[in-house]
Amino acid sequence: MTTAAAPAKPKRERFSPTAFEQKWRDAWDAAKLYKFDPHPDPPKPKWYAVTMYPYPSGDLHIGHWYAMAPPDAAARYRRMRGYNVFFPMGFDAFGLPAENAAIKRGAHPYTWTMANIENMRRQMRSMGTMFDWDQEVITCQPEYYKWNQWFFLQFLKAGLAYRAEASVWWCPSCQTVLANEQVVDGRCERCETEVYRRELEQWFFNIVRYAEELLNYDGLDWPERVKTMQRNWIGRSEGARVTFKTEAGDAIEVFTTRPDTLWGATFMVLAPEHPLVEKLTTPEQRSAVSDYQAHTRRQSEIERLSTDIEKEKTGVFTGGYAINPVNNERIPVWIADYVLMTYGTGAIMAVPAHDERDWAFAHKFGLPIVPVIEPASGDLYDPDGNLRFHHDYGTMINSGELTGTPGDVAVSKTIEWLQARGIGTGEVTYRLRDWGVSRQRYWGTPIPIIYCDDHGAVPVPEEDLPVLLPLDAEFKPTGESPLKYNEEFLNAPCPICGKPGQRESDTMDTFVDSSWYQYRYLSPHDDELPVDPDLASLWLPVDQYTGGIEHATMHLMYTRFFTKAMRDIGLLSFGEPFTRLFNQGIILGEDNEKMSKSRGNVIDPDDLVERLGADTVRLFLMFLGPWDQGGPWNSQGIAGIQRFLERANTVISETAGNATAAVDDDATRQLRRITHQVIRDATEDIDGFQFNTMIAELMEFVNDLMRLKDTPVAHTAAWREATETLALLLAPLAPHTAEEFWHILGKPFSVHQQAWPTWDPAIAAEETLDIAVQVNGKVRDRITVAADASESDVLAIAKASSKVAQWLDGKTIVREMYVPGRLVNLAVKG
RNA sequence: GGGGGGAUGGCGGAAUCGGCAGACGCGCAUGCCUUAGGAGCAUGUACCGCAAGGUGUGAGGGUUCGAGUCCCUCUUCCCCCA
Repeated sequence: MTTAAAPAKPKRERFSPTAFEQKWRDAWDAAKLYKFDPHPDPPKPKWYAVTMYPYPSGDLHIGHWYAMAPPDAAARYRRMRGYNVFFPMGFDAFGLPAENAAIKRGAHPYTWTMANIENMRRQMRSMGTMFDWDQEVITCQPEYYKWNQWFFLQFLKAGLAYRAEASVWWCPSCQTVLANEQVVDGRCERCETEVYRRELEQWFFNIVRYAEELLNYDGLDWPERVKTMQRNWIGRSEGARVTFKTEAGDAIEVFTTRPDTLWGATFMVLAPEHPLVEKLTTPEQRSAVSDYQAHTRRQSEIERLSTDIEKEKTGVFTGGYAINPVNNERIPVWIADYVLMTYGTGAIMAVPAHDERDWAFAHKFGLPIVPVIEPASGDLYDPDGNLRFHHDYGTMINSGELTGTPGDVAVSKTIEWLQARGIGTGEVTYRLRDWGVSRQRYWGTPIPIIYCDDHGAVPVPEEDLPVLLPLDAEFKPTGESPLKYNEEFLNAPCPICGKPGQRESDTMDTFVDSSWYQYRYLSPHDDELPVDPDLASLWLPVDQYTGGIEHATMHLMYTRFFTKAMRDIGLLSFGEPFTRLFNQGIILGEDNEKMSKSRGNVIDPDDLVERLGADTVRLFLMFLGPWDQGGPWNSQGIAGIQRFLERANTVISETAGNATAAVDDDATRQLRRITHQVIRDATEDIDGFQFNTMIAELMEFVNDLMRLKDTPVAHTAAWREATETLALLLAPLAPHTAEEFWHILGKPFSVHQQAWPTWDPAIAAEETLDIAVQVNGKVRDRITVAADASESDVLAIAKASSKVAQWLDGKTIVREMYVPGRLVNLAVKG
């Protein structure tokens, strides 16, 4: 090998956290660093942080990382600030996908779910999260769902749970109920049969009882956006309930927010499902009415309520008439799909002159229009003499003895008038409906009810809980619940008389699981109560909750309801689950589109972690932009984070062995200044979840240290302070790398048990200030002044500037402005 | 239709209370180092202009000594509700 060249220079290994991440995770585990300790000695203030638990779909998506890495950083920061932090994790393990997987692949939902959990737990560990897995909650396990059943029984006792009819999507071919999202274009997602609405007996939780209380957000630090969405969802409206009568004397109740327009009610519209429709319909109209009812059954509520201009108003006359109770007018009764049986009373009085939908309806079908409110501004009629539509409040006209009542009291006066005559009464209604918790599904919590021929729906006694979900289920390709055919499960004696009875085969909505999981984390294996009362009084409510905005209404409303219900049955002493709420944005694909398998723009975290390290991925996700905004992934950009960590490593590794001396000169003062400034700014940022700017500040700091590492200042105590500060500030964000740096610096394990650094305002203060000098708002020079320079000093220096002088030449200064520490503006004239 | 949130370089984004627009990062350019570069280091990088200087935060108007920031009108995108 005579031609052998000199040995190639060893390839410079790129710094990567992958080299030591596993080592430090093992060290944390061995030291039980993150073990939940509810009663620390000495005592510390508690901090309970929860981020929404995932559905165990199989793989941790980059979106999960985006949801979990920042709150993990925030929790770690709180820990360093001296709090006893509890930041647990679990799995929302019941739900349809497991059942679908069972039907498609033959895997049992339980094994499928538990295998997925296994994998996702491994992935979450690889993120370097501080979750204590001993506190984990898995909702599909009997020790968890037993308490769903227990709550159900308590709610029954408290009158908060009841059974009633409700309409659901029904697939006649699959013989099963479908969820809204399983209905595609009015057809069954599985067999493409046309589906329709059908009435079914279902269980409900009485959330409407808390409607008023749910509108109160006192003491909660929640995003305005979420509160607004919930207020809209609850939809409180004040008005009057008025009783109309059919010609045959049957009462038709309506609710209106505009009782002042009652005299303008020229017809009525009932929901096609309204019970009085049959009686009202005349023989001539019979076939038209039943055709229309069939047509309506095929529509979703969203379609029915749509007020798109393009959507033609449809409806059919029943042939029947009602009497308007305020003026005894005989008015026709119609049916139309825009009136819903489930909203209000299922019937409306139609006032075409002052309601848009009624106006459109009346025009389409040639029904009379009578104006009864004079608009505050403008005329009732346009120049051509045509009636103008308006829905303003105004003076009542054509309204019998109430004619002339001014707009500001029209509603209240009318309600008084109605009440005095027994026709109607003031009422508050809500759009919010009771929570239907029945699901005709297998993979969920069995509802603890046994039906007995003699005693009806009988609750399972508490001591018999849990009602176990049988695992020997046989899955039908139709998706029909296997519980309906499981004799062993179904057959059960009536708890009252012991005669053969039948179990409820419906299971609970999975939102029941997620309504109280944040409490179960405290005592996941407690078999006395859903949550240990002592731990509850110590640790609740949750201080910080984070998760996606998509749960603004359903999940967050249900868990608020549950908390209030738990309070009212004596389990909790408070009524709101989450003191602070923060919603992260959505991470998009590189093409700026939602990530989805079909688009092929999904980012796989495992692959990235293996190549670049968990800390790199964590930092990059937090660096992308404001956390609440979300945004597109950018594969190229991650190199910036790698370079940053590499530079930080260079700074720390190359100088860790330097001897240190106490020095006080300009260079060390300058270094200490930037050190204390970065502590100040980074602390402010992480407090407000501004991870992106925090990382930018750390980058600047590292860039500064990079320039200084080969200068004498790198051999001072100030340098030591700077490099240790860097490791500490990095600890919440990049836990493994910070631990490695801490180790390189020769400090004892662990960086995560250190106190968050504090800054001294005196050290952070600048000695000199750079002031911009403007003339008429345009910057003409920049000057440097002493930090304590007075306003007159600064103005004098500014005016003395030669660059400024040429802009002042021949002009008169009419005004001088000084913004302390920032700028001078000289307004000139002439 | 109603409610909410946006729009800043080639890109992601900074900018305290109305006070130097573009921090930080990507990308790009030039140079150094290198057998090599999808590595590292240095410098530069809003736009127009050789420069002096001018112009710039979706569009138009207003308030102000001064507006990305406040007010009005509009365009457009996203989300929620209907």
